Amino acid sequence: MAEKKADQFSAAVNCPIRQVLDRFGDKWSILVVELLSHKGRLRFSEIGQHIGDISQKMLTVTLRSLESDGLILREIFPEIPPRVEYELTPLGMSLVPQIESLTNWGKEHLETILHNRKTYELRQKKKITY
Amino acid sequence: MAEKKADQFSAAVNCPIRQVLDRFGDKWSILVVELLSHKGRLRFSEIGQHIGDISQKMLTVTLRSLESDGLILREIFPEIPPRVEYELTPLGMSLVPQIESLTNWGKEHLETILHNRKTYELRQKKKITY
DNA sequence: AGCCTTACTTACTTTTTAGTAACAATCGTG
DNA sequence: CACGATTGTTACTAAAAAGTAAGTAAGGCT
Repeated sequence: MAEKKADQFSAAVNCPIRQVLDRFGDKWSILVVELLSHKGRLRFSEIGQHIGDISQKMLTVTLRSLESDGLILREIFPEIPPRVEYELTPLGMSLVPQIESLTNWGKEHLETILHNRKTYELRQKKKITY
Repeated sequence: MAEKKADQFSAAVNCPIRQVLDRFGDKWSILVVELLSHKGRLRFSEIGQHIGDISQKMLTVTLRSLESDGLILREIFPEIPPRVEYELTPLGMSLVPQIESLTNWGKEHLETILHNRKTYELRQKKKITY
């Protein structure tokens, strides 16, 4: 099935959804954007504390790629101990409404989804045990 | 840094964004929803052909989890060779606008992002080679 | 009898992603 | 002169996601 040529429609191999997902489908990027959109400007350690369970390494990686894409700005203060602050750029801010709209959908429907999953499990068990 | 307690704000450990990402951050789910929203009702092999580079296994896995969540409906026709058709449920359809809005953001800004990445790379090289 | 079709399933391998823990840099402080 | 503070980096490991290829079912066709 692989190797087939995709058509001109949206699921095609190089469509923009896939590029967006490739970039933001990771575990932390969207979370960091969301956080900065609420808090404005934060330093490295503050972001880590707010998220709560991100490792230093992943925080660095995530911030670097967001910076590289131009979604956040990184400002270094030449002090000791070092201080580095991050904030959204206008481009980063332009992503926020989209994230919020996804989040709102989640808030609205996740309960239903969880319920559906349970129902589905039960249906499966019945069929197998039968 | 891990093990910290997250606060009441949006980046907290169990916030809805994370649940949405955990579920739809995979490679194919959103793509299948998008495809079905454009094409209506498709059988297994048609979905595979439209996407172009998904393996049978991943298509099955993706369709199962979408079905389990109640986003798509699966109808089996007891024929030989077998025919199975998939279509969005109302819940699945309710996700479509959110996906489209993300996609549109991508279409609008991906060029800028690609450009930013190149610029960033150059800046890094300069600093290192200097 | 053997091959075709479709929609899977299974076992196994590869690739990607993320986590862990130790170390670096640097200055002020005790 | 070791220690703490902060923002990293690095090497290594673990876990998750995805890919590959073979097999299954069941009846129709030749």
